[in-house]
Amino acid sequence: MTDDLETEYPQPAESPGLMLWRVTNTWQRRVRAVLAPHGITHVQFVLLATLTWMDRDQPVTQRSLADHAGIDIMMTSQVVRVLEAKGYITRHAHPADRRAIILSPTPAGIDLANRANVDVEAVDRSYFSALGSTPKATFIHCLQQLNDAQTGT
Amino acid sequence: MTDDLETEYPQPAESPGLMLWRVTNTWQRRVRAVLAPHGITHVQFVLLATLTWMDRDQPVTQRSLADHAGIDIMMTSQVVRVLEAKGYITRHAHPADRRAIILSPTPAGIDLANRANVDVEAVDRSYFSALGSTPKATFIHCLQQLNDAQTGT
DNA sequence: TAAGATTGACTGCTCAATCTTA
DNA sequence: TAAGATTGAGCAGTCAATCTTA
Repeated sequence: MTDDLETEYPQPAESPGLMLWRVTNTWQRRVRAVLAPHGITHVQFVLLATLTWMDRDQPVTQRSLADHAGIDIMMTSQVVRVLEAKGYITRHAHPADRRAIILSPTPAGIDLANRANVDVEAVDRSYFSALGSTPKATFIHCLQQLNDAQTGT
Repeated sequence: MTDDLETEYPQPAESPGLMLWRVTNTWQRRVRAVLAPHGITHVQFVLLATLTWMDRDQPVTQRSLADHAGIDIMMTSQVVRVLEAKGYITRHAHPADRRAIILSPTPAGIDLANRANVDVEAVDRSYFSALGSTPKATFIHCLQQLNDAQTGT
């Protein structure tokens, strides 16, 4: 029939999905680079920072941390034990639910989360400054709409 | 010092990097799901579709395919041989440069690229329709600015 | 020296399946 | 039955190192 690709996009750069994927990959590389000196990976940072940020007056289970961080429960299970082994998180039995595990950041974990967060937020400012004249708020609004549509909000 | 996270974002959803990462992950899940019946992964599809789309009057080396697809050269090296094993691509010696390898899609590869592309473009239309009143062009423009800033354009 | 390509190792993300307890 | 957690397997993405040829 054809020996070419029949597409609605004259150029790949006009495909929103493809561009989204490329941009995320370059952003991830930047984040990974600034986290490396701290000795943690991106997912480890997100979970540790989210746990530190969350209100811990109520017990935080792995399930609730996973939901807040937007990371799936299997990944959370694995990474949380890595963070425990590194001394940044403690895992204790839930007093009322014997299936559940309560998570708390250690003082070292809270300290690391804050030090690493300074560098990550600096990367974000630098990376997204390329938006130039387009208000950053417009871009974030787009992302929030797309995210909400998936999470059923 | 503190037992909380000191951040410039009152809510995680206001962090552009975090939202970018979440949105890409959900988009990737959707794409993976529609490609599964075709028996190929996302990266395999991107490389096969890019090769099919590229002008092949000039010999296409792995390096040039990797550059056009925005995929790193090691990943390209691995996946291209998978595509060859599946019968979607042929690899031949470059006539003038004995280091290089010339890639061509087979008729089966061209056919698969076109069939799969229909489904992937349908996912994109569906997924990004959530942008609602915000023009999709605005979102793509943001992504292009971010991408160009990284590639030195 | 540089460029095209490859290998091995490690983390990330997902899926299917399982185990235990509510 | 459902919910919290875990394990194992497979593909994705990156890095360091290597090999061959320009």
